[in-house]
Amino acid sequence: MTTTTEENYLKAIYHLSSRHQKSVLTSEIAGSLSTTSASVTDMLKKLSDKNLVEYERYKGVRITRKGEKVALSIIRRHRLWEVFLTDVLKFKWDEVHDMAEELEHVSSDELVKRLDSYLGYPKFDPHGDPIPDTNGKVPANGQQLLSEMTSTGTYVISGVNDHSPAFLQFLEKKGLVPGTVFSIMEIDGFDHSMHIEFQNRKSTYISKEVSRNILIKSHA
Amino acid sequence: MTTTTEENYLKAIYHLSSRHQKSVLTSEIAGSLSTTSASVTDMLKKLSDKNLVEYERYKGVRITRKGEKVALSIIRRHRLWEVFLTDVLKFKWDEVHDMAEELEHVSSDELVKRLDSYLGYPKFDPHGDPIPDTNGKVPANGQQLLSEMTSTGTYVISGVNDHSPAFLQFLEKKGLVPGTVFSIMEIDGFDHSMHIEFQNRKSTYISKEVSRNILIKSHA
DNA sequence: AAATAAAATTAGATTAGTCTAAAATTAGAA
DNA sequence: TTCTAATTTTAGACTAATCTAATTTTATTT
Ligand SMILES: [Mn+2]
Ligand SMILES: [Mn+2]
Ligand SMILES: [Mn+2]
Ligand SMILES: [Mn+2]
Repeated sequence: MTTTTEENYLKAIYHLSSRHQKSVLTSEIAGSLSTTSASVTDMLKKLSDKNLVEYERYKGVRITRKGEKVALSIIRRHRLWEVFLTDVLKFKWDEVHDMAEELEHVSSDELVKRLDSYLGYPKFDPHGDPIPDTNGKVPANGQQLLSEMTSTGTYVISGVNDHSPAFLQFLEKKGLVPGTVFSIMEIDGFDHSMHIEFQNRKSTYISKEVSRNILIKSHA
Repeated sequence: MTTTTEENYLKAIYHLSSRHQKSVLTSEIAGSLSTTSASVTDMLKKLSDKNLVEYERYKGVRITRKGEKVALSIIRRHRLWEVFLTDVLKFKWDEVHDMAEELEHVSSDELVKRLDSYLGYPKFDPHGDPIPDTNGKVPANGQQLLSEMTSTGTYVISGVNDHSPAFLQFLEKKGLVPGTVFSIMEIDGFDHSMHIEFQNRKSTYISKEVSRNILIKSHA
């Protein structure tokens, strides 16, 4: 029905859509998939013919309900496989993304269903991203960006926005993995760097570059 | 390095090679992959350029040691995934082949290694086929074709040669699954049909069509 | 040893996905 | 509002994999 390439385009368009309300631009997609605008234009026509996106020449593209359903099903598979790789095969959270990029295209619905059941119906993947259910509903997670916090308070790390191994390994080294509880002690007025303290009283500094890629929830 | 298509050709050539000593013919490969001889000829040139097969125009093809290593690594992945699907996700043995056909092309070696370890280093897949090790060594299994038996005796079913769901479901219905112990009571001289008896004294008849697709070992 | 049949290869197209370079359109600055 | 710059689309080409139809080679009969 949809090829691996089409699926990757839909996933990219879906993710880019969730970053703003406007139509997704050709160049955004090209950047996100490391391809050329010319290739993207070709594919947008193809996806439009299949009613997976609404495309208007020079105006960018919006994903349709039908396209969104496909994207969410691929994202569901991706995140379930990531849970499998970390929880069952004991991979580290910075090692699983590329394998999941391949596994997400394995097409059997029954396989995904059984995998979900075997994993105990997880709601979030190892990076704190929510796993859409079979109907494409994404569990609400009350996550906020650490960089958006303006006052002191105690929080728990729930996920990340940058999934690159380099960033994940950096967080690991700093002790900033999902589940970690910490308090914001001070936010610098000039560069928005944060002074945070862990429960064991140790503390560290975080640049805005880092805080804008960390997702948090307030700590009970 | 190798595309999914190239991997499927190598697997087919490897399997066909093991059926006879001679070179594998273009038409055999075309038949096995449900494609045309013209397409096969094109691919044989490509595989030959990569030193994965030795190809001589009009003379058929032999797989090289290098090509065999690739084929065995794909077969290893296929069979390990089949074990995962039956043992872990509880699929039936007639349901797993098509999923394994997709999963076998997921490229991470580390994934296969961890899967193998998680499954407890199985030596055979759910259909009784041996799982090659990392070095491409195939465990000897002392299997024989049921149709080759010429005298009475007691045996245990260890595998099958026909992996189609239809055949596997037929075997299931007849109670002829791997592990089943039975005795050959009589072999008909005319059509080679066999009268066999199970350990519980129940008995049934098996046509040559069926017995030539059942693998057995002698029972201790 | 021809003639014929079977098998394999080549020739020429097609589709999916990609690219570079040129042309068209839109948006921003003067 | 007109000019310029950035973005986007088209045009044309390429690779991988496939097909049909025509040609060539090999094998089998007469
Ligand atoms: Mn991922
Ligand atoms: Mn993830
Ligand atoms: Mn199989
Ligand atoms: Mn098998």
